[in-house]
Amino acid sequence: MRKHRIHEPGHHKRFTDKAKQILQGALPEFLKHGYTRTSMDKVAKSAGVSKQTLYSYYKDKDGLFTALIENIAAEKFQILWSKPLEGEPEKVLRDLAYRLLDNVSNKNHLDFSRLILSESDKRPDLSQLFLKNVAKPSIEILTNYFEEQEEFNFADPEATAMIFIGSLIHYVLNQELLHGKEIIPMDRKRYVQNLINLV
Amino acid sequence: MRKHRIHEPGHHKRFTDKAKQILQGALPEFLKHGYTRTSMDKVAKSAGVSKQTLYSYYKDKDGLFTALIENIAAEKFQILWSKPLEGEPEKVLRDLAYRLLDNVSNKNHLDFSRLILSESDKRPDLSQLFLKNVAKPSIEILTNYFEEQEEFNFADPEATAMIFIGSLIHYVLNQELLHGKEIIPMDRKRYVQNLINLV
DNA sequence: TCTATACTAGACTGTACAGTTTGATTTTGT
DNA sequence: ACAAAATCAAACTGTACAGTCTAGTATAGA
Repeated sequence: MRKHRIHEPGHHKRFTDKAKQILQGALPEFLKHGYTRTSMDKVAKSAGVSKQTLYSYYKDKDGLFTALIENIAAEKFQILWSKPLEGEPEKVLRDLAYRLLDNVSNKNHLDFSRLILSESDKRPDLSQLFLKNVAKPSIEILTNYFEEQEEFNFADPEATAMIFIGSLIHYVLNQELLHGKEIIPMDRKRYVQNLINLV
Repeated sequence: MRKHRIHEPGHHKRFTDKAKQILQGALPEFLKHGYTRTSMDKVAKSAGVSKQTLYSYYKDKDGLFTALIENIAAEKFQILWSKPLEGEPEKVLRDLAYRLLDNVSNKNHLDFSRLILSESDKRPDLSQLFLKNVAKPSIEILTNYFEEQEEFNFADPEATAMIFIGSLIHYVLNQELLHGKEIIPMDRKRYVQNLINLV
């Protein structure tokens, strides 16, 4: 049997189908256990695919992981910014803050963040992909909003947008990822209200 | 030979010496490679100690890791807050911000943060220890400062302190840990100045 | 010096796992 | 129906590693 060429659609009849199926099986495993603690056997099982097939679509564990992050980073984690920002500025910011908190506090997103952070030293390329596809567009959208609204006349809308979003992300990392709710209790409402008062 | 009791000083002549020596050898390994990718053989070698001795002081890999984090969290990563906060408020905040950025951007601290974040799901106790010993005291000190200075009359000094520190931490995570310098370039001075203008 | 304790080097055991190979079965296009 | 491609299950190989065991060496107190 001829070896499949790897990562080139067209050599498998239903390339996208199986490839996606594998990624869908791999995702929960990597999210739950992290990179090193995820085995290829479990991925194959979770994807409902033989190990052989797995290795015919992806060169090795690292290739699978790379493809997974590349596919997920863009499509999965940014439904958030689809809604237009319009209306009473304070309300817009409050709604945005809550939507962002909800979105990022979601278990999948937390696991994904942990995964990216864990591998950030080994795989800086994936960290940067994440920033480029998720963090950067968010900041740009908020920056544009700050620039267009005349109620705000920030000296530096971009830095302000980064501070706004950064505070919220950090809040979630502290409260959820690091289980800080009991250690440093801080109500969402209180935190958001304060942040909005500052800007 | 009688088995040593574990984790109870006094059973070894120079308990603290060897135990500390082991931790000192373990630290760079765990910082560099993370939990799963660090082997006990390498720890033993790095500590200049036989594997047997290693296991006489610590029950297993997990016990060693726990002891390591417990010992490090408190003592190593909070030289920062020793200096008193006095003088011109804006200058105090700026100095504080730079000191915090310097401190947290340090390679060891970044690796330590990554390690805590990586294991935050498996070991919530260690995350909380970290928050209790490092993050919480910082917030308290800044909160007190905000309360005592009359120039500030924040409705909520604690939330404001969390936002202030959180923005800075998030800045470092983005720029350093996730290698965001090229993706989302943002000058330190610019970010700090903006943050100070907000508060 | 004798003895108990701390230590060392290195072999060993069992398990987990990445990646490969085998040989058979199913699917698809023609 | 037939051949090529895709898939499968399961065995296999080699490596890494946690944790144990053995046998011997150093040290310190009686």
